[in-house]
Amino acid sequence: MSKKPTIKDVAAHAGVSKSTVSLVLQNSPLVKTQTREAVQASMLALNYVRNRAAASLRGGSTGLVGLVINDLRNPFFTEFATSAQEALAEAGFATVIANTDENAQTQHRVIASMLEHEVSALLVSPAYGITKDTFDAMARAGLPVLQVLRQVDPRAKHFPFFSMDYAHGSTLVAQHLVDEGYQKIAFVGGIARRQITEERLSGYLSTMDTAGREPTVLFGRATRDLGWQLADELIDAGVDAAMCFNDLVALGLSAALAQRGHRMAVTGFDDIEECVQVYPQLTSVHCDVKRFGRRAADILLAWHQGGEKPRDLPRQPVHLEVRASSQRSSA
Amino acid sequence: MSKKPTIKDVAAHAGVSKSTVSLVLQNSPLVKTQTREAVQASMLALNYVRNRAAASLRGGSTGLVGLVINDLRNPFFTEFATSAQEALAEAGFATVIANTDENAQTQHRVIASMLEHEVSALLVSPAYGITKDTFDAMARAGLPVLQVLRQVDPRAKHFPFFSMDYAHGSTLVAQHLVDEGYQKIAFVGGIARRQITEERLSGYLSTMDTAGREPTVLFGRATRDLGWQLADELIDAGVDAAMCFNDLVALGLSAALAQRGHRMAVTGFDDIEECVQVYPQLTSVHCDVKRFGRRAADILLAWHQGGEKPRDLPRQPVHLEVRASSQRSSA
DNA sequence: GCACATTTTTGGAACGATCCATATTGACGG
DNA sequence: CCGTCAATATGGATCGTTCCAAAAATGTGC
Repeated sequence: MSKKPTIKDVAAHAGVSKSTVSLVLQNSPLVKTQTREAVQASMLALNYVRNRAAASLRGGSTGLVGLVINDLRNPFFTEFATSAQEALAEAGFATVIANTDENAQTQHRVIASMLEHEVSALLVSPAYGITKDTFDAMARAGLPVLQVLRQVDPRAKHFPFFSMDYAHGSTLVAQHLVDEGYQKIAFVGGIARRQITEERLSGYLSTMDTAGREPTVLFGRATRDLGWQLADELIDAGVDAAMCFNDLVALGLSAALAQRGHRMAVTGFDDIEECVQVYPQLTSVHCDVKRFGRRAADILLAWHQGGEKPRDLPRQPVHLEVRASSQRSSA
Repeated sequence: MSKKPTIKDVAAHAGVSKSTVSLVLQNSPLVKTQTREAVQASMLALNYVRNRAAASLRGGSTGLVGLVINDLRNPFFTEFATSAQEALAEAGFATVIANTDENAQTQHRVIASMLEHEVSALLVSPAYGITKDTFDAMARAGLPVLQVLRQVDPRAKHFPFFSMDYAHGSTLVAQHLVDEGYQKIAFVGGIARRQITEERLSGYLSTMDTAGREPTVLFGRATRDLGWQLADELIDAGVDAAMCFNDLVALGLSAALAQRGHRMAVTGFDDIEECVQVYPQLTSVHCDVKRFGRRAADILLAWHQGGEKPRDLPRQPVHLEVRASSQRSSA
């Protein structure tokens, strides 16, 4: 009643030594099944709760994995976080999810805090503006750090990077729009000169080039609001197809177009679930985030357990989902 | 180079005792400013990282707060999580966010894990089907547990509950729809006989009663997909206004109606950001989640620090945002 | 310059689990 | 019935911090 029970109490209750209890906690094969069961019964009887702090202090890992996300408002990232967490939980790891809102300072604080709490590994989708300090801190901690989705800074080269084949996706969309016969195709959203923008832009630019079209690019932070705001500008420019940086931009634009009663082809990128539950349904590059999240977790855990830093991770393939938003009216 | 530095190393470097270093770490007012600065300089010089596990083992708190969410895919919850996390971070707490996906078993595992990691407090939006075991485990741990947004089970009565004035919001919407002159008003979404559903339904039912209308209620798990699926049924039933359980249902329904070219008033609940970036813009009950998240965090922290369990928390007020989706066509 | 209060600093004993080297048990062949 | 080997079980030292009581340094009034 008074204090929380410790392994000592469990040991006394089960009539064994605390070392044995410790072994049971670690699922060690060294204890006889019979003993193990007795100990487990005692733990249950006493409502024993393992103290991870003590465990990690002496030796083992905390069983915590940090997950640093820069935009929890984007369904793509929540989906990613959710599936990574699932995979980690199955492997017995608890996940600390933190949102940085694309703020380098917040990110530094968050990562520092995770290091203090001795996470066993880190999964980071770095925020823009991440500083050397942050990288140094992670490097010094000497734990597996996997960068996902964005490689923000060349200084980060020594952390492995796992992402999807955005360049190919970009080509697929651009070619599709050309094939459908659109004349003035614009690229909308993304922050200039960042790696992920370059990738998603690359296929567009090369396809425009091949097709002999003049590219039109409007940059901006990829939110629903951006698409919503840029509608007029696109209409005025005579654009008849907008290839958006991601689904959020596309959905915002699509809504704005509907409000104005203007018809224009719109495509997204990521293929979040919402794409099929809007009108018109949104053509997008399907990225299978669920699978991606699980694989990222697996890679990280393999590294954590095997000790071998992964090399040259392959890009996860993507494919195009053509839907009504980009098809010529049947009228 | 070899090992991570400890307070002992810092103490040696700064020429003080480890107790002093410890005091500096805790921002104790007992150390002279001069000493404090010298110690901090040494910490920086050695790249010292505090070991929270050891700290919490001896005495202090872990500085971790657990945040248990049941649907991270719902923007409402991510917004809540984000703002709560912000407030907690400002108070120096790290947040462990976990998603349960409305699964009681997952939730139990997640909470058990948080207790093992000795979170200092818990913010829980309980999943349906939560068991007595889970409540017992939390109660035994003897830490502040604040239930938010849902009170799922009468057994949970001894944990304080903080939510918004959903019943009032429900009345506002229903009355608005009656005032606009809609004839057949249906309520769509929510799982039957759950407290939150009852609350959001209450104003609808009483208003229908007063207005002498027959209520029509379609239950279901409140997702975008539900609205999308139920469109035909509502149209066939001759419904001319759908009061939805939340924004997701409303948005799904709205999209399905657009696709069918059918006009029907639609209202949501929560007022997520997306409501103004869709066509037609969605009438909804504005709940100010940002403020709610911060307040929930504040209440929890006050409890954690003051030791006084909060009593009779007031419902946070809500108001109606009337937009195009529920207004009579100007045509 | 002394007595006394106040401010700072300090060793050493915890905290609860894990690891290691060592002890105990049991099984089996001779 | 003993020796040997494998399978299990055990004390005690240990991890890095905080807390406590008590020591040292500093300040104050006469």
